[in-house]
Amino acid sequence: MEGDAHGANPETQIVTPQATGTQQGHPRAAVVDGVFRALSDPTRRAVLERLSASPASVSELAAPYKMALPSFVEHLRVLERNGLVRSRKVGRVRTYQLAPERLKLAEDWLGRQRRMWERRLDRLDAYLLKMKEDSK
Amino acid sequence: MEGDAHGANPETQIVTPQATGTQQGHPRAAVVDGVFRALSDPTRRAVLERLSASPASVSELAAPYKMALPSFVEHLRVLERNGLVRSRKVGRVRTYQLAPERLKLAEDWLGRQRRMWERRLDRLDAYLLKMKEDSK
DNA sequence: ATAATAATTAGGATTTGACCTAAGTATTGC
DNA sequence: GCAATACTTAGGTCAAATCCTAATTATTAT
Repeated sequence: MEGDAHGANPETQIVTPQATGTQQGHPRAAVVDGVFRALSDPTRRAVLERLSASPASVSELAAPYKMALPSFVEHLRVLERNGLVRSRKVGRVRTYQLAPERLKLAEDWLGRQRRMWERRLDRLDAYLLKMKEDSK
Repeated sequence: MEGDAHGANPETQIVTPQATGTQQGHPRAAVVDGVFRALSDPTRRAVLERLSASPASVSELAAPYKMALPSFVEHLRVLERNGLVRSRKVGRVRTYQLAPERLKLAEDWLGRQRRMWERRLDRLDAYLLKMKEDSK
């Protein structure tokens, strides 16, 4: 079986997020995949929203949901595996906090995308304007 | 049990994705789900990038990929079902173009998230500053 | 009319995702 | 020590996602 080295000691163990690849260039596609995938579930987005107010324990985070705890915890694992949150266990309580760096990857992709299509609209605009001028 | 196999979130109401399209305020979670889900595949993101240059036919879009055509076309369907592209068939050629409105939903969510997170940092900052002042 | 092109339909195989219940392990409070 | 608390592990169901090949339909070119 494959996966992150979770097995050794879950205590205070921070799951190693995937490497981002190039620091200043575009991140590896697989990382962006994971971020968008993690954001595609309403429970997970709601958890991120909750965590942007303050860190919280597993049971605090789970409280609003009728979902069984193991199912909910799996959502937390998805968020952590994809680097959107970090967690630390102290005693029997695991506390989660937001890790906003990876959200930036999603924002960046969308920003690039927006710039590209806006540039295209500009070109189209210029073209249409020229057509209009030429037809006078 | 009626069609609710996965609907554990209190807010999740299944609505036809198209129905909730253009709307002020926060869109239905399911629509945002679909947008992020559509963006979580590298092939689909690449198609969107390609389309931000200009509209293109199915075979033009498929050309760079070694994937079988029916598999590729399914990606196009996912994009269209989630409102990220539109298509039109003329003769035997179907042409796709970008539909950027839905991308804005993703941007908006990320923007709100960032604002929340930054507001929190500000509060923390103010708090720490106050501690420092008080300790003088 | 026939052949080539563009896309679609039909029907799998396999994997991943999102839930569940039941039982287990540490930690902490009394 | 014993019970409650806070997760964690194990194992299972069911649906959806992602790929495939083969065959088909519709359109255009020769």
